[in-house]
Amino acid sequence: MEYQEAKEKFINTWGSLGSLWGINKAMAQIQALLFISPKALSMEDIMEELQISRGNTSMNLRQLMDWGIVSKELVPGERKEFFTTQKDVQELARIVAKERSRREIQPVVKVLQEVSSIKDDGTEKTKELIKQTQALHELTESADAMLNTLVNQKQNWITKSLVKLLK
Amino acid sequence: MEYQEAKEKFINTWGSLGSLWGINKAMAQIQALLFISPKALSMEDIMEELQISRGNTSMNLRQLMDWGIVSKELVPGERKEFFTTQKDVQELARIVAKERSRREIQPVVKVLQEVSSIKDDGTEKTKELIKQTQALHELTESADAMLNTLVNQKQNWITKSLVKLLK
DNA sequence: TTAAACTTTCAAAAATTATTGAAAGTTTAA
DNA sequence: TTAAACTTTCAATAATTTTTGAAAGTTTAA
Repeated sequence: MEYQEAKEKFINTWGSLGSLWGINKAMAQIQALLFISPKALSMEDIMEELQISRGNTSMNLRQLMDWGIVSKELVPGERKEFFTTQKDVQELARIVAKERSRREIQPVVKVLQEVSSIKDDGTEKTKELIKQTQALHELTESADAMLNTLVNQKQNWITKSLVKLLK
Repeated sequence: MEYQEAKEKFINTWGSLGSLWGINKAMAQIQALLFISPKALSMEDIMEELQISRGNTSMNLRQLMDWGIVSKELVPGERKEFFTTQKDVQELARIVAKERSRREIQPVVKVLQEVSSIKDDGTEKTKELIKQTQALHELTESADAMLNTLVNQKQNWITKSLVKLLK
């Protein structure tokens, strides 16, 4: 497999993975492109490479910046803006995990908390609702806490233990 | 908040969470409904409760069965089929994690493996592609292995330690 | 200033994905 | 058998999401 083919394969796979996870294709592809590019790219570069429109590029770059995984870079002597993505995969994982927790997990935890706190009127269906949402609430909270713990420190003892275990 | 409101809130939240994660709304809602229902429900029950068509219900129930989180239940004396979902949240998490790993993570790992193995032609861009996809490959594999480890045994020492740590 | 270089916005169009409902298929009781 | 009870399939339609492209907005060099 040659460079060009490998590059396209990576960008496409990353793109469809993105859409599977609720991130749109263009956004995931832009990030993938920047991720393997040795130097910062301009909007023109990205449009050309991925064959997408200016508007699309602009909007998705903005979203990537909102997520905190892409940033603008000033190139001396150049008028236009250049973009780079976070290149360290660990740091990238940390940011993505944190953002997903904030955007997606937290609101659900809140609803589960509310729903599982309704007053027990003694009926079987109410009992079941409370029991099941409570269990889900506990699970979601532990999973989220676990994610944050694993993700918030570079090399804590848990990670070390896990890494050892997995060898 | 009364039972009916809590129920609707839970089903809706679960439904939109689903679509955010690449699972369609009806599928997530059906699972949510079964999850808080004290007894198995028929297709009629589900259609009525969620206000969706017969075809939609049938197709999504099938998908949930493919995932292994919903099963048919035979009710003596009844002609139609009844459905239940896995009620144990731990077991549910285990199944979902396993399926997502199989369906989504594995194929990506394979592509990363292939792409990061192209021959190094000495150019900067090829070096960057190899380096970055290799790093991503390693990260993805450890994350997947970690997920499987955490999920495949009910109460191993890691889980115990984590639970202790999070208290 | 001004005008060229560049970016953002957003309504319309295109693409994708989900849903419907009725016909076809299957199972079971009699 | 057969016909009623039930489920599945799938082409058509609806809903949602993404993308486009041109106009409006912004920045900077001169």
